[in-house]
Amino acid sequence: MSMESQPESSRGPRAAEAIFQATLRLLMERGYPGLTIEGVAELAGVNKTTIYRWWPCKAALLQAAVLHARILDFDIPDTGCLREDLITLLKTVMGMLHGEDTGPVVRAVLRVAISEDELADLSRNFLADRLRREAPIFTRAAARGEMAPDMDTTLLVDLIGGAFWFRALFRQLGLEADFAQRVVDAALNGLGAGTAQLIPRTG
Amino acid sequence: MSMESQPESSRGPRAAEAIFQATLRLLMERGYPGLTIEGVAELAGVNKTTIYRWWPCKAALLQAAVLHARILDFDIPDTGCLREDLITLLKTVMGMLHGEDTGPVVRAVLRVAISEDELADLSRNFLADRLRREAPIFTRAAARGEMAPDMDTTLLVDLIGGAFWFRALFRQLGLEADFAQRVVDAALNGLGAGTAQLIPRTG
DNA sequence: CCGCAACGCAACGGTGCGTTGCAGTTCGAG
DNA sequence: CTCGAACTGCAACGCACCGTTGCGTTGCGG
Repeated sequence: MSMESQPESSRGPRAAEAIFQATLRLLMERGYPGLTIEGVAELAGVNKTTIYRWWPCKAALLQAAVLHARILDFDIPDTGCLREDLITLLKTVMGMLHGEDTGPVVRAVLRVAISEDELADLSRNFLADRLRREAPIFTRAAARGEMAPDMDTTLLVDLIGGAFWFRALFRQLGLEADFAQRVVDAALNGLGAGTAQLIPRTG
Repeated sequence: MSMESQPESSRGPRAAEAIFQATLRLLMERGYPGLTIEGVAELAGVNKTTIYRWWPCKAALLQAAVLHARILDFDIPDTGCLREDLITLLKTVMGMLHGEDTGPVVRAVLRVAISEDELADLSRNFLADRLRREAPIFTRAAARGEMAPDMDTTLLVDLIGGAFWFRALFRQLGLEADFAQRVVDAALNGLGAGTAQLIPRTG
């Protein structure tokens, strides 16, 4: 550990910053189909040959730009209540999708993620890392006795996150203001539970 | 209403069948990026001009092919039990994603659906229609007293379907054999409910 | 026989891809 | 300062596909 002060300085073109910036900007302004290597090169003031020397294809460039910009980072809430933590977390992600800057990036990344090839790894690793970072929420909740220690937290996250993404991306419904709390309550308490108490047994 | 016996005969090219078949086949074999108008034309034994005369772009052609082939149709289960109906329904959709023929089609359609433009309508309308067709499941369940008549069935479907699609497409995890029943149980009963009964109040 | 609708054909300009060869520049080590 | 390696710019190429155009052909019904 003597001359490793800048491990990233020799990894990438000199104008990497400008290239990443141009990539995300083009993605936000023109969408994924409008994101072209030649467009990025022109916007970054760089010859397209330079880009091709460092990234093999459009998807790889986008992946590098997204990871570098850390545009999809977020904080893990700690409100002292599992339900509040989950609602806050979901609202953060919702804001990410609807943000003027982050929205198009999120959509583009997820779209490429669906195609089996290309950025499948990015999506999988990204979500696995997120799940790892969300773990403290459940550790704390279990310590507070709010949930069983053996609860399937992955399934809980998939229920909440899945409902949100499904509705926002595929069904394309407007999300009401109380959507986050309704989803979290449904995932925690179930949609049929309240009814079972109202109508215990009819037969 | 005198000579309307074949309302579809004048809507589309003569070789529509071959074109649709070629479209889906190319989509399955080469994926969405490999699905080109010229490729479809060659495979269908048709000049590409013909295709452009009837469909403005690749997305429209894909939409027509998918709707025509009815490859994504499915039956609505009626087992006499809400839980079983939902599990059966989810398993049907799961089989659709993993089917050799239907899988690539589903992925392609959903991928295009994420992009705000293009096939956004297809996705929205398709899912809305599915939700409409799934309504009898809940009507019957409510009649049997299995659920409250005012339950948010859309949210229930989004929870179940969302968790599945999220895990299959984005997280790309293998789905265990009991996944369907675990998701349905979680959506109906909640993941925290069982715990709340075990640990009612600690403070 | 006529007219219409659909089709085939050939070619066009355009865009973006990904590559190549060569020459110029930057930068750090010695 | 010098030198070499790494990096870059530049110009051009072939390729695939896009979306369009004009014109001639086919086939069928009235």
